[in-house]
Amino acid sequence: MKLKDLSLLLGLSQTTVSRALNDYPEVNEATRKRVKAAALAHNYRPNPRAKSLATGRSMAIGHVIPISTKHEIVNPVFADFIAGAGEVYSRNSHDMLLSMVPDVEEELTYRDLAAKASVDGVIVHGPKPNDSRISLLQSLGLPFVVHGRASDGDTGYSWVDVNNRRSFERAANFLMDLGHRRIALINGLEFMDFAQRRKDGFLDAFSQRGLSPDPALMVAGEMTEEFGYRSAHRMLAGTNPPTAFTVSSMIMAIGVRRAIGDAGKKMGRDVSVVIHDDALSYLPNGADIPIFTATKSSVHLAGQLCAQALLDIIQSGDTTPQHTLLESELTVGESTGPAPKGAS
Amino acid sequence: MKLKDLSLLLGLSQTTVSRALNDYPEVNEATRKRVKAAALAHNYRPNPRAKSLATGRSMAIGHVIPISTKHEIVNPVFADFIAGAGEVYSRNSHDMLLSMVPDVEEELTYRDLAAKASVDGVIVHGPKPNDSRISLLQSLGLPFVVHGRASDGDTGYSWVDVNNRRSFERAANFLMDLGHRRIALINGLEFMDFAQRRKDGFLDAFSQRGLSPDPALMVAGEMTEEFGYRSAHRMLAGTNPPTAFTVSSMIMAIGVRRAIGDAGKKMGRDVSVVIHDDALSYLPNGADIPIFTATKSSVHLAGQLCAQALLDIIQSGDTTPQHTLLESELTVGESTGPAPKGAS
DNA sequence: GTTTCATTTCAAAGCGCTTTAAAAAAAGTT
DNA sequence: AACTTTTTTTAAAGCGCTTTGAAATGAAAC
Repeated sequence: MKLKDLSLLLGLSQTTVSRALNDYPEVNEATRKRVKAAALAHNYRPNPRAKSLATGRSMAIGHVIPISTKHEIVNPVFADFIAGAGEVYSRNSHDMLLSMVPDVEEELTYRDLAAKASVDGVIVHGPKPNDSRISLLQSLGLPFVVHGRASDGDTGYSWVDVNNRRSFERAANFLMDLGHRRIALINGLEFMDFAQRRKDGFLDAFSQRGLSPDPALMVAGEMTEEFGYRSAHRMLAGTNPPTAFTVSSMIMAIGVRRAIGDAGKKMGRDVSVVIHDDALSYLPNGADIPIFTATKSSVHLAGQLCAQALLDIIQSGDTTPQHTLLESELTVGESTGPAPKGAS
Repeated sequence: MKLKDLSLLLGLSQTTVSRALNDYPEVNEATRKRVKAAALAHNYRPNPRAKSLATGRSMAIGHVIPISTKHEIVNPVFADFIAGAGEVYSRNSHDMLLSMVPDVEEELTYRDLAAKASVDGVIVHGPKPNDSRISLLQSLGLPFVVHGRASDGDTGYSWVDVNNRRSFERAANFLMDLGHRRIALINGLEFMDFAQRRKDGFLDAFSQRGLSPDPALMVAGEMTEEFGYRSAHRMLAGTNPPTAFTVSSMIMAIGVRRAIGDAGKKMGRDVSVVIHDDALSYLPNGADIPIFTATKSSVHLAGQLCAQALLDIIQSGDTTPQHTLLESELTVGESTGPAPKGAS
């Protein structure tokens, strides 16, 4: 059933039928009713590609995920983010086009998407300081929203981000209020913008008290359980082990917890841990009482917000940048307690 | 730069240019060279939607992910699978269309995809016994490959699956060989096909020795850390606790490990654990020596295989079902050891 | 030097929709 | 009743590509 068939069937022109279905004002209300009823009855669905060709709009949003030619891991946060964004697209009858491309081809992919208008906009994932994608997309004129920010500037484009700096400042301060001073930071790779900001926040907390952290207790690496374990294991085995950890993700924290256990210590009593919790659906932070004390911010929600912001921009054509800074919620769980007596 | 421009530029007809670029035989080799060089020089990229409208093929593959109207979690396996599939699409210049739809609209989504040929084929995720999507897709004539199988029949369609039954049979047998008899099964929800098969394999191992497992030690639930923890915690606190666990995922096993620690026991010495490891990139099973003894099968690879199988089917037009049964690899880690003396 | 046949090129139609510009119908004015 | 204005409908062009059927070209055959 195509438009032509439907119009023949109704004894109307394609023009009128098309307009009736797309809610153009210049069509008689009675006619519109009739057309819509017929469309429904005959289960008519416009061909999106024909529509797209005619309008120049694709009704699709692109997500370009670079596949590192190196070993880099698939971002575990990805699934929940995408799910959030996808819900919004779905509700607004947009498609989501996912491109997994080798990182060297990333720029080319964006150029193609823009040149052929395969998508009406894109979401930029995992921004790095001075991210070249941002200027590229600006020059291409392709609407986009960044999940996160690029440290060098956050005014010229739209983004949705968590206040990572403040989160880690609060985390560190919370531990200091409990008497901890030897606090470790187990962070994600610091060429990622969010990791950089978390480190800054961590440092802020120290400098606010005229202190400075032990550089030996600050590490950054891939956000795996394994890295969390190794880092914590090494630190705990040192001569002057930390009494507390701030950890950049639940998954790394699981490794930290394992290391604490292996060291014969008890989390929350001997060693405190504060994590940043992305509220991943498959890694709930305990059911009733939180396992970890955490600064929590749902990445699923971030996905929804990014998607909605992008659709708004596309719809309105308004290019003034929109910024959404989410504040994380500090929830106290069982993983923190006062610093053990006698610890430096 | 569109086809018309290019043809004008070359002093050729659109027909010839189009044919030259698409490697039709009826074009002079010299002309083809000239055309291709010009296309490259002017960075010509055919508009996919126009192409698609003309050919009827979309060069896109659909993945329909139902969003449960209930609380169901986002599948953590999803990201790695998608990444694997995406790589293959990308290499074959196909797009991936991801639809997150409320589960009640799932069928409608498939109908739409088929009716409008928005995609050339789809991957079916998470099949359930008697999965209605399979017959629906068959009747729609939309090519598809299932990741997993539907228990009621696995001959009439193409699938890529892990030998789940055999994996859990081996896991249980491995534990029995170590002297364990009170072995628990912590499984995913058993309306999922894979979970059903794992249970079957688990039972097989027992019946092979004329034994049967304690039903109290067999649970199924959402595959979260939390569920693993609770289940193990409860069992270990019982009067006749298990000496070993078989666990359906790394994430649940992390919960099991926590419960073992909380119970003051040591994994690998007091309590053994065998898991199924999907080889998720962000949850490596240890670096040098595996933490968990595991039946391992990469879901990333499964994604690649599904994608490739589907592209092959689409390309060849051959509808005879293809089956790929992956055998998992049993790797012995530190989480297993002989059954403690005196345990029943 | 025609005729035949294979090779190469082209004009035009078509994919299914939107949209411009114009026509037809209905409603208001004098 | 004749004219103007507004409302409603339509024919046709266009989006950028492929493909059909026909035409031009060149080589081979007579």
